[in-house]
Amino acid sequence: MATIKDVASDAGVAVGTVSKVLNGQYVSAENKRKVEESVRRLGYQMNYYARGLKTRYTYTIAVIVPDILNPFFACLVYHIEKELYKLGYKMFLCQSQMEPEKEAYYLRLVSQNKVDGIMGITFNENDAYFTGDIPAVIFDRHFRGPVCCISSDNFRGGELAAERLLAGGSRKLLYIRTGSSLSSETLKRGQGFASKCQERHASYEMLDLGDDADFYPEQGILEALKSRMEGGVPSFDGIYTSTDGLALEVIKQLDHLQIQVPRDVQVIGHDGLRRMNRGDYLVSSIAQPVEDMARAGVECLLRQIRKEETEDITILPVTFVEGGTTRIT
Amino acid sequence: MATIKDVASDAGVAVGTVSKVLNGQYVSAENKRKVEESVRRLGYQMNYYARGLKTRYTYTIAVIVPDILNPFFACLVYHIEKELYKLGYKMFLCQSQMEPEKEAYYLRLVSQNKVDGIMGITFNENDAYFTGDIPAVIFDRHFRGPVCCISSDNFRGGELAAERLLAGGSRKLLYIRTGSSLSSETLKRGQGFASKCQERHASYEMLDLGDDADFYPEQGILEALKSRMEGGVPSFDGIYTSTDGLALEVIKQLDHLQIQVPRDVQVIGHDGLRRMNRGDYLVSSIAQPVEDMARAGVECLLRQIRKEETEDITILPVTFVEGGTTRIT
DNA sequence: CTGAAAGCGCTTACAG
DNA sequence: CTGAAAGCGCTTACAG
Repeated sequence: MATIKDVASDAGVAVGTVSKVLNGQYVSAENKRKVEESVRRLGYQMNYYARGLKTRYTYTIAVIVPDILNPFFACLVYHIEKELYKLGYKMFLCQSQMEPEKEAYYLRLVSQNKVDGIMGITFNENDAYFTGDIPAVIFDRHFRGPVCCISSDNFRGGELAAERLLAGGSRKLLYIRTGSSLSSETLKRGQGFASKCQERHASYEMLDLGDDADFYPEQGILEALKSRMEGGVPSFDGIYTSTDGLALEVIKQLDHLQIQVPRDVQVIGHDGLRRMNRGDYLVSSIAQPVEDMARAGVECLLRQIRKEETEDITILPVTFVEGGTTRIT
Repeated sequence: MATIKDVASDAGVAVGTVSKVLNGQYVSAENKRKVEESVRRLGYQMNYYARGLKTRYTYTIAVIVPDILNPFFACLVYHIEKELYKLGYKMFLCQSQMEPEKEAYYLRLVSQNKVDGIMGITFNENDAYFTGDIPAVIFDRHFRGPVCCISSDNFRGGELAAERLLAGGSRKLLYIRTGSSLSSETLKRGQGFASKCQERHASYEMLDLGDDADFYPEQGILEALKSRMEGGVPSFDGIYTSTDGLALEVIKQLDHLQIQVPRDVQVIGHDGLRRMNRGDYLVSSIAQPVEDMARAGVECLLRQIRKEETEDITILPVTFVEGGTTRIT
């Protein structure tokens, strides 16, 4: 690989001069031409790490998610990478697996001048790493600290789901959630749902299956549904779940119980997943604007890196999408 | 952040001495103790990029796939990251989007001393970048060059699919594929299928929907199926597809055509996808040992980085998995 | 405007 | 065994 030195001697100028044209600073037209010529001839490529030693910028971002087997996280990472690429940044992918040590390990990267910033979805109590002097963006979780948060309108999503279930004729609503209770932003889905049900004087129940149900959901879901049935007839006729993945599991169990969707029970999930991110929605759902969230997150992070002002929290709108598990009205 | 200099002065030794204990070289027990003490007290963390300037190793690997919206690619990347993390490597995630320029951009990274090696799935004719002096591992595609290839036994997979369809009672078999014809390893799926059909003297047809069908498959698939029906009765009763994604699309169209799976037509896909990588298989399928492939790929890459000998090509075994779209025998 | 030099955080011969 | 020094590829005051 050619270095800046090779370019300098090839062009017959000092390395400082080469550095200047590389960084778009002013040099005489004559020298600029010579340097550019040499760069081309030698196929010179800047070593950003060497530069980073002085400038403290590596043009590298760490993205942390629990894992990319979850289609929603995969979709988020997909869009973040696209956005980052456009802006000349490279992306470290870090899967925390929900393990605090692995999360901490990756969070530490940033303090070693290895990345310019960090963004993603964290679930553990690593707040200590977010000291405010490190550019960071967190999705769906609001820190008390100075970390930017990007989220979609979860409360409104819950409201929308209730509205749709009611519009489709459901009268006995059920909300089911799983997972960590730490991610406070997503808790608002249930809150919005309950709020709308109260406003409409609709009968509803809130069901929290907890963390374990994320990994072995069949059991818990089946029992929960069964215990709400009498003589083959369910005590609910409309279900909203905290994620599409959970909605799919619920539908599978309803199927086992010979309950037809959407005829007997309507189901609405949350996230708006589609296979390969195109074509039909997997279930009727409250869709998050993932691409916009990714873009907003990247923009917010870059503003922090450039030491510009940023919003503390950004909330993007959600929409209802039809996926065949609700009655069309 | 503390630097090696800070540690040296804190411990009262020369920076070279600190470097030695950091790299496990021999120093007096006394100095070793002092340095380790200072490292702990100052919370020193090595800057690997600075080290890389001298050593040429960054402990960073670039992984290239078309995108991670494809669940198979996501699963591969998932396991690669886990493996790399264990070994102290960080992973750049590069989504080529099948665009030659983006692929080339990322391939160039390696030649800039930014990564120690590169692995993944490439589809474009960027062979020129694989010159043999760059550690590289490619999945599912055999280069004429000196690049390592990791693959599962695609030919055997095709055979297995044919065997299973026949065992389940199908007599008129159909193979459907889509996508680029460049990935020579996956072409073997059809070859194995055809070979087994011939061996068993079974009637079969090979159908190639080409590249476009990857993006808007509904049309092409529906027409292809329709043209093979007469009076509502299909001319086939067993289908093997080149991927699970395609199998799902085919099943959707069969559904539209009122053809029941697996009663009327059995369907077997390829890859062995499961939602979130656990639970039931999405369709009956030929499962690739993704985790083993990831592990083998990482090991092969690290051997290259350490300049050890490696196999040119590694082929791992596949298995048939039941996913509800074949008749149980 | 441009060149020579110091320095970013590390490693590695080279003396001692 | 250990310290002083040079150098990895770059940037950035500082003279000129």
